[in-house]
Amino acid sequence: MTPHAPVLSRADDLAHQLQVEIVTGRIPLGARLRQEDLAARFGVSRTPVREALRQLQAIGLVDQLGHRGAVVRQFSAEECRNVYLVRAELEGLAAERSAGRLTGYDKADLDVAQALLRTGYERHRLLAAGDESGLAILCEQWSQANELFHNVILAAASCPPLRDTVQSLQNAVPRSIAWRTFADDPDIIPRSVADHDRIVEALVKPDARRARRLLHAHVAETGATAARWLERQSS
Amino acid sequence: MTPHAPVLSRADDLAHQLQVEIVTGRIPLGARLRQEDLAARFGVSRTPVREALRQLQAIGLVDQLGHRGAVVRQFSAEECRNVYLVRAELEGLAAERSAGRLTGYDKADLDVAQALLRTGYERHRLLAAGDESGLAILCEQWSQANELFHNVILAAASCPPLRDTVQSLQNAVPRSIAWRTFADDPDIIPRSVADHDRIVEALVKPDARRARRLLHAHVAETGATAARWLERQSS
DNA sequence: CCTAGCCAGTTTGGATCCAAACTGCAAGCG
DNA sequence: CGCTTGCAGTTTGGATCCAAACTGGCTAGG
Repeated sequence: MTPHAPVLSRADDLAHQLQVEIVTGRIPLGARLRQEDLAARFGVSRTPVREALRQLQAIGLVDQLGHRGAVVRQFSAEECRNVYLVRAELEGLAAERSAGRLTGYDKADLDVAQALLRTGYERHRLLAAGDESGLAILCEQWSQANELFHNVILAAASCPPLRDTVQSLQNAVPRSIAWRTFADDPDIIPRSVADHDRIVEALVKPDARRARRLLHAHVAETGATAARWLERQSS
Repeated sequence: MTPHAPVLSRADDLAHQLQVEIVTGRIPLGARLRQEDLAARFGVSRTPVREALRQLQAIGLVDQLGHRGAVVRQFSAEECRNVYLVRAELEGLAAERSAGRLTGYDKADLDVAQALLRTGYERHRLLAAGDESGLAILCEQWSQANELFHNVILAAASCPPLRDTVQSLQNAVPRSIAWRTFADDPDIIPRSVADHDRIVEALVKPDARRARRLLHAHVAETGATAARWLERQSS
């Protein structure tokens, strides 16, 4: 028997599902979340919905406007830049710590992520022009593969607060934004893959300083691209 | 009229009050939080209490054990070390960014913090041996002054996610732990003040690289001290 | 003597109910 | 003609209610 099993309640479940939907863009930024609707959709009463919304509020994903409901937080280009600034710093630290510490299993995961990114890019060439849904699927796969790559390094750093902090920052900028930048300029992918290759090289050598510098630059560049995309959108 | 005022509800209020009490140690680590008790204490029903607990759960301050209530999270020396590792990195970044950017107002705040730390240390010498309550008050003042110093630099970095992230990390390790280390070895204070002096010097010069290095080292050292204290406690 | 199972008491999780606050619109007033 | 004010409808915030799950102690059986 597990003595301290942190049983997850319906509220936790709802919070997680909503978080996924928001972060993946299925619930768009700025959308209003009505308690009654959510309760009906998930087949529960408003009580667990409210608790779930409180959790999302606490991690900054939604704003609760008193008596006016909750809305999904919007993100400006400026905020995006700032979030990636912090991420770059922390992922750089993670790279430095995980350099030379990757197990064979970790290394295999990195290779899988790279392979997924590469084959996804190849398949992109075969995509019919204007195939929006196909492109969307590819972008989702890219996003996941990319996330896998970054998370393996984070995990290898063996520092839970570091991993948790970066993940909460990842959630702060909905992945839907990353997708859009992919869809907007798919040539980001091969550049990203090349960056990753260099990072892996530094990680296994190991050259901790170089790994840090490279991952820092890579994340910073990703953030700058996303911010530029957001700026073009708003204009 | 403010069109989008994020009205704060009773749940927000409760969450904040509980957070303060936990972080300051008035509610000890590992304490069990019963909804009914909290409701009675704050004169509300259990509903807002539950929502507040959900928020604290989301930011990692408490664990909700299904049907068994919520308990204040415990922290090991290892976790403490890891949290300070991340803080050191981020505060170093904040120092680098805020170097040369301090307004006269910011600088004055830093001076106030330093003066508070210094006079508090002087008063410590006049303290009767065994005056536990007097020492506790001093430690609280030190803790606040120290926090002020660090927060001014964070604010001057003009990067909300950076500030928010560090603050959530500050909350991850209850200040009560920092107090205890102060109480345990008050000579930490003059060393800390000396560190601060050098940091301020680098900030106003400005020498961004040096400011980063110094603040990073300062936070890391603080964390190491806290972790050592925790280890002694557990043994 | 130790373990399994049962029962009462307690505490939480979720549903429902009611009052208060916000929204939008329309009518009244300057 | 524009601005304020009042009113109906909607939605949330908080309280209360009930069922389900956990805790601890006690008893019966091996």
